[in-house]
Amino acid sequence: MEDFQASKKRKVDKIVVKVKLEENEGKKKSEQNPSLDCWSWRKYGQKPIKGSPHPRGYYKCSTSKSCLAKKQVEICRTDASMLIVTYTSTHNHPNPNISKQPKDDPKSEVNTTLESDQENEEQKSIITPGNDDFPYTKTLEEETCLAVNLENKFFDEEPLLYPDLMKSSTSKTEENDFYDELEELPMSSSSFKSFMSSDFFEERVLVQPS
DNA sequence: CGTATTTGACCGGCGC
DNA sequence: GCGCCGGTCAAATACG
Repeated sequence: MEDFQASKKRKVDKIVVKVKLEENEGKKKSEQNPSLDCWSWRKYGQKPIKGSPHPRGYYKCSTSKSCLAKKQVEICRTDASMLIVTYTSTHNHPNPNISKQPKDDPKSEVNTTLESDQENEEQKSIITPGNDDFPYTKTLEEETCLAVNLENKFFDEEPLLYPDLMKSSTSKTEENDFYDELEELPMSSSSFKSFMSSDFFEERVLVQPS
């Protein structure tokens, strides 16, 4: 996709995660949906993407109605075992971790900090046991709370995540915004630590110009 | 019966 | 100005 730079969209943080799917670990079947995060996602659309033989799925966070988090899932055009997951916005509520909550918490504040001017893209490769089937149905909460982990690492090592999109001014802003949002997130740092200790590992990979 | 998923149509933006 | 592409919404359907 060439709209990577989010040139048209500003004030929207976009995080691209590449998920390498192990064709089989002997445990996961085609039923598993490599959502890689413990949030519940509700699919609201799917469209075939030009230049890609596979369609792209559009998901919204279903944990909280007020949550603006969205994500797109598509299969790498060149590698069917590679998933491209694009996260947009961040969650404004605690994630249910391993147990998903049917409804949103009444206490989940809608601290929608829409002021974030994040324009960044991040590529990571995560080895995860999964499948290569696209029409993932069902919202599954894998043991891998990747999204959280992602964010965490994101803040920690953000300096190397911005190829050329980071502008002197914007980078500053986004930093603040991110931290701001993070602080508002009710989840404890211990949660992050758990994620960091997870079995899965991730590594950054340069985005292939395709 | 309720909720989530699916599919098609519609809208908006960008490029030519 | 028109056409193409991506993204979202909404109604219907399927499943639990």
